[in-house]
Amino acid sequence: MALDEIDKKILRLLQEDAHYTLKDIANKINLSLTPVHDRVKRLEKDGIIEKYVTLLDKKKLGNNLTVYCQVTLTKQTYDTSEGFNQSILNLPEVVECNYVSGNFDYMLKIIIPDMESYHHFHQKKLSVLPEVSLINTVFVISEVKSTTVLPI
Amino acid sequence: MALDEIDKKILRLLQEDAHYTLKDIANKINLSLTPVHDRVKRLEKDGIIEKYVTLLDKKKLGNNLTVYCQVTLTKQTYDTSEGFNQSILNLPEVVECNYVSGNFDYMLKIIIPDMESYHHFHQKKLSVLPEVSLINTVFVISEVKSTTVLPI
DNA sequence: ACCAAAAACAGAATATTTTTCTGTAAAAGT
DNA sequence: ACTTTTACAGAAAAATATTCTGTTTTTGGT
Repeated sequence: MALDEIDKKILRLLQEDAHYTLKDIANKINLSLTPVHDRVKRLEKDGIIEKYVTLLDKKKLGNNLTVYCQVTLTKQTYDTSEGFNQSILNLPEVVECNYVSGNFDYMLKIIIPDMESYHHFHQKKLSVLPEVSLINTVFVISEVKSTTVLPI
Repeated sequence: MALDEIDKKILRLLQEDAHYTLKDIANKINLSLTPVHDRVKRLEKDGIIEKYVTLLDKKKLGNNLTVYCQVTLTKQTYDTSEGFNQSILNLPEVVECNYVSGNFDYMLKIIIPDMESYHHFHQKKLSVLPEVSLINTVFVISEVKSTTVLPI
C-alpha cells in the first residue's frame, strides 16, 4: 500500500480536479492510459481515494453565514457522547463535528443562510439536545482559505 | 439563476458523487440526457458548481492529527491581517483559515501526520510569522462528522 | 385570446472517455 | 537460471459525454 512518486502525482492531480481524464493525467506524467487506469483503480480499492464529490458555492446557495460552535456536554460519559454524536449526524447544517481537548468538548462548524437561521438552529436544534450544557459561538467574519487538498 | 426542484435534485446527487453519469442522474430524476446535460452545464457556468474534487483518506496518507489553532495577531490592522493571510495560503497543512469574532482573530484547521510534525509546524511555521502574537491549540480527539455536502 | 419567441425536453448521431484485452519488458522471488 | 509477478504500451470494445435535430411547452407581448 506504499505510494510511489507516480501514485502521488496522480493523487495530486485528482485532488485538484476529479474531472481530469485518464488521458489528461497520462499526458501530464508521461505515461500511457493503462498504468494510469490501473493505479487509479488500485487507489480506489485501497481506499486512498475515498470518493469523488462536487463542491458547490455556498454563498450562491444562500448560505452566507459560517460559525464555529464550541459545545460543552452535561456529562463526559460514553452514553452522553454517543447520544450527541448521533443527533449531530442528522443535522445537515453541521458540516464538521469533532470531539476535542480543552475547555469544551466539541468543535462544530455550521454553514447556514443568515443570523436568523442561526438563531433558530441554536435555540431549536442544538441547545435543545439533552446532552448539551453550554454553547459558545465563534462567528466567521471572512474566509481566508478552505481546501480539500491534503499535502502529499 | 434561481434553482428549481430539478436543479436541486441534480446538485444533491452530484454533491454525493461527482462520478454519477448523466444517465444515472437522468434515470434517478426521470428525465432524458439532454436536460440533465444542459442543466449541469448551466450550473457550472453560473458557478453554483464550483469544482469537482477527489477526497483522499487522510489517515491512510499518514495524517493522523487534526488540530484547531486559535490565533491572535499582534495588531488588528489591515496590513497585519493581509500579511498573515498571504502566509497562510502557502502552508499546505492549513486546510481552513477563517477570520473570526471573539477572543482571538483567526480559527485555523491543521491536518498533519503527528504531534512531532505539529510541534515543528507550531514552532517553525506559525509562531514565527511576524503577525502572530498568540496561538491556542485545540486537539481533535475523534472525528464525528466531516462532509462537503451543503443542505439544499 | 392570439401570436411570436424562448425554454425545456426527447431521441439520435457523433466524439470522447473509460474499460477491457493482448502482448512485451522489467523486476522480484525461488 | 527459471518462473512468477508487476508495470507498462497499444489497440479494441464498451460506456459516456457532447452535439445536433426537432417537438412540445411555456412565456411575454399585443
